Amino acid sequence: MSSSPDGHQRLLDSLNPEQRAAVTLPHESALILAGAGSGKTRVLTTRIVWLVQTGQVSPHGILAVTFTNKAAKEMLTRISAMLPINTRGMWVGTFHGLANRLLRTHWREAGLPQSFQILDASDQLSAIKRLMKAMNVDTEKYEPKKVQWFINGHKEAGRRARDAEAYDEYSMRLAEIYEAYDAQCQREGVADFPELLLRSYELLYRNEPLRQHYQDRFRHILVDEFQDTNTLQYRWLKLFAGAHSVIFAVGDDDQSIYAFRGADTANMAAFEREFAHGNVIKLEQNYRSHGNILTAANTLIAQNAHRLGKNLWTAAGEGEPIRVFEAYSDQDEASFVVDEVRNLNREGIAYADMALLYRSNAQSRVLEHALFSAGVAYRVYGGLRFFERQEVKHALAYLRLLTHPEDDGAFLRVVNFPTRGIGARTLEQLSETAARAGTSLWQAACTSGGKVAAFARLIEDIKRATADLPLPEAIGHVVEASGLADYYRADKDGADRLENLNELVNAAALFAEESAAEASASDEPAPSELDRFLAHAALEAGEHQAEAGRDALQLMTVHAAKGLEFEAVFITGLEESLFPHEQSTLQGSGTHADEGLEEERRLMYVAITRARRRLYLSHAQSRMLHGQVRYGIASRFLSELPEQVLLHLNRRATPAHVREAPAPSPRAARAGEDTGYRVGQSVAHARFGTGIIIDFEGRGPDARVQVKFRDGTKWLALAYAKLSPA
DNA sequence: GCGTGACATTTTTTT
DNA sequence: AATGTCACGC
Repeated sequence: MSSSPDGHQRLLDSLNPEQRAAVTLPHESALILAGAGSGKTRVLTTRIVWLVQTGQVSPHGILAVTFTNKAAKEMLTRISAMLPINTRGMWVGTFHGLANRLLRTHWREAGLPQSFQILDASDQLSAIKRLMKAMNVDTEKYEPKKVQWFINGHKEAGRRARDAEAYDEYSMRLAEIYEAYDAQCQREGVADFPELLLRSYELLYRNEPLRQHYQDRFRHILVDEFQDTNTLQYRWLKLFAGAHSVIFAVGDDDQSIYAFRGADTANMAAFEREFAHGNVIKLEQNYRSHGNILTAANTLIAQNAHRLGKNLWTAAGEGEPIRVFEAYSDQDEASFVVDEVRNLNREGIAYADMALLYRSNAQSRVLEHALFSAGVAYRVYGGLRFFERQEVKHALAYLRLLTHPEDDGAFLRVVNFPTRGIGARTLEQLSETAARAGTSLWQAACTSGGKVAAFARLIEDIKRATADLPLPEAIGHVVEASGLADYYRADKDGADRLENLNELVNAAALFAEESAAEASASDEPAPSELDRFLAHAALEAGEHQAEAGRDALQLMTVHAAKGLEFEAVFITGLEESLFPHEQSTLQGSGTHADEGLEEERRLMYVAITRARRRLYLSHAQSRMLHGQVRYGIASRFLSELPEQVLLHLNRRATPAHVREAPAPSPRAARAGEDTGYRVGQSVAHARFGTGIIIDFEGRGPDARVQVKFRDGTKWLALAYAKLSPA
């Protein structure tokens, strides 16, 4: 029915003219500049459905790329809701997921073992540390993190070690490490994240028949969040497109918040030049937020100098003003949020439709504490992901060893966990043996004796025992036989970890269920279920779906909030050096001085545009940071918002004399409210007599005032000194 | 070889 | 504050 002309019409009916133009674009590449809340995903998915329904392309010829698994899933769900045919032939996924798919299919041509393993960021870091140790590199001079940054930066720019620019001794050494690192990965049959992309890029680049095949196949390539592509990803897309395919790129330069990891908005300009040829459609009507919120967002982002230019508008009314709250402390801020959140809930807004946003993960702690004490259900996104937990990584390392014994990283992770009396000395010797023979640690272990041999036998036993088991049972067996379960059972704090290991078995069961249909229907040679599960674990970090049904307040970083929307949004911690983050304003690595700050401003723009109806902005005068109290001043972003859309909330009524004072500094104004004292006030002290307050600092129990007495000035802690108004 | 505790270090965002 | 690293003693 939906393939009838009526179906097409209905498909397009609810779109505005710009959206419809984008969806029904002829066979040409185009850049869709889609502002926040302008129906970006809708346009993308409808475009795919329209292309298929009008018979311009079969599902087989579609390649749709996103950045997050969530976005990919969302896209598939929407497509299958509109298209009552199977979407299996389509390639829809993240860059990394699709790269992985390609490499699994053509592992031989790509020069990888069939069971190659994927290193996540922390696996990669430990591999680098291990390598540097073996190379005798001074880790003081070359920090492993910096090395990782160096390697990934080059890979994401499409450069191998030999292409890395190295002028001085330092960077030449880095390039050497890079080269040795790649060699180590190759030897061990593992690939880090950027390697997936680079390797698949090189595969197509060098293998003409294969390139031809995929270029012929994917006539329509659609890219979501195009502003987030890095150099390599853009080249990857170009390679897939070849000379005849059409790229439909949707993006918003104002929402580019991943430049810090290589994303380059210059790709948008390049794409317009190389593919779209001026074929640009702007989606500027926002269907999400009320007017005041958009006004704030527009005004803020207008202060960025480097933009393609775009202004959102809405047909909805102005709506409510944006509420700004200045708290005394982070705890005060948290309790304000708790109060407001409960009020909103009483007014009928579900907790799940409210978001609590912050710049960095560490800030969630205080908020969580307050919410917990108040009994408000909440859910924290991000932070430690399921597949990144140590017990889970241990279990996965055992599994990796079963399918791919050359994986030295996995070997070292579990060879002595739980402890088996195999210490540093033994491993050193084993490493030497392996290096001399040019083999993996595993192979060396198989030919040695003692405890190491016992470990090798254990792995072999497990391998035999699990060979014919379905994946979930196999994992259950590994957890028991490896001794992990016993270890955590004996640990008094191990209950949670045990539970997570159980959860891992469940995750495997779920995975097996979901992927069974896909795999059997696929035309490609399928890797083993275990290999696919391990890749899944590495690529998908594990958004725990649990508790999805519960109505819970949503806590997340601003980065994590991109693409989401909520009825009410709280943006907390709006203080200088926190948001904008000081690191971002310092780094001048880019092409212009304000690059870091502009990215922070885009981040703020993203945060603001998450809100549909209500937006709260809060900052605190003092905050616990790195174990000590820090005093912060309000974020510059607050003063970049138009005053007329703001409503300043205060806990207590501001005393008249303070309110009327000509441009009182925030500090002075606050002193009056907080303590009952203010600068200029006369006070009496039991010992020093009467005096006048001339300055103050600190907050709450830390507050001190400087008082000018007859015999000199004194700093007095309000909590201790017995002062009274005079 | 292993566990403990002192000490230092580190604090952005993440596919 | 929290985590990792290191040195020490068993």
